[in-house]
Amino acid sequence: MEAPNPAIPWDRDELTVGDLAARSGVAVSALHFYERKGLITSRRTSGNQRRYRRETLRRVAFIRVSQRVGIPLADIGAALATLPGDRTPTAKDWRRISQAWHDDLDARIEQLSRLRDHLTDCIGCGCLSLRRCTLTNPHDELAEAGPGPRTLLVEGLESDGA
Amino acid sequence: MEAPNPAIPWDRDELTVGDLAARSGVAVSALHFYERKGLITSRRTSGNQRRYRRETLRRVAFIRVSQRVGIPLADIGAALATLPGDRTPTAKDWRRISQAWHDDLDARIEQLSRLRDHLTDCIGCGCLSLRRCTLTNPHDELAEAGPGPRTLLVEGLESDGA
DNA sequence: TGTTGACCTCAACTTTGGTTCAGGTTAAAG
DNA sequence: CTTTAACCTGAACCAAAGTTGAGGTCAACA
Repeated sequence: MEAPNPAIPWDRDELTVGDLAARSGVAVSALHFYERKGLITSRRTSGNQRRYRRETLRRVAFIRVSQRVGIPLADIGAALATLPGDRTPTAKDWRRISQAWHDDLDARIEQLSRLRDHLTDCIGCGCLSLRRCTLTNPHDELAEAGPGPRTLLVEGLESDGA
Repeated sequence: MEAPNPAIPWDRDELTVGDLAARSGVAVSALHFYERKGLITSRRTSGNQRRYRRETLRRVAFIRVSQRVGIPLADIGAALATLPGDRTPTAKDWRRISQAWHDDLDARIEQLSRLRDHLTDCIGCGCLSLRRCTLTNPHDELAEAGPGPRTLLVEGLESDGA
């Protein structure tokens, strides 16, 4: 299919799992794991050894970056699954799937900032300001102030020692 | 020791595990777990049931807040261990140990922001800009460019398809 | 041709933060 | 006094993201 010419060295465009590990900085066991999870694929040699396309290096890079961003492997896998299977992904493809992470990062930075600001308030008041601040109240669950003892941490906290 | 006067209702200043669960919004099983890990403590009744001091409510609140901030339980436990054992923690005590989380949050927000900006660059260039950006290079490990094949993801990535 | 070093699979183990279950005890209300 | 809800312990289980080890094969160098 791809006219492998043994005379041309850069024709060796397949990577062993060890090559991939060395160049990606990811352990062989992790690469096996990614493959079991379907995040990367390989063909097998006659001796049942894995051979990866060079493109896989980029996939692994994407996986690593995504993990740094804090995305779980399952989500990364879902994103990778939207890449075309019939051709090598283009810059546009990578741009598209990276965009989702960017939005996600924005949201998480925003959330952490809010958390920090609340924490500042709480530190400022010196008592974690449990009745007044939403810190102890993860998703504004007090708003749904429904049945049972859903007052969470609020009651009794302002009144104890400290 | 504490002259319990059965005539005064708010003398009931101990909480059962169920009370604590209801007021903190944390499952009984999680409270048991925290106790096994040493994050909270209880005395036992003659019938071997746990009784928590009201102060424990604040500890649990602190644990929950800290977890939202993304601190692992072990670190939370270490922080709680610095609280005085001989007296009820003061506002100042809580302020001190909360401050560490604030600094941690600052650092993590900063890191995520940098990550996001790099990601923007990479999306901008359309190819994850693997040679030029530090995204794939977690802790600037290239700087320590020592032995072996520590070039991580860099080589060969710019040259493959996509 | 022989012997390393790299590769293979499968299963078990790790850590974190818990939940669920089984089997048994306590406490409080009727 | 009985019954029921809440409590107790210990063990097993869950997910995520792998690592480690055992036992066996493959390939490349001398």
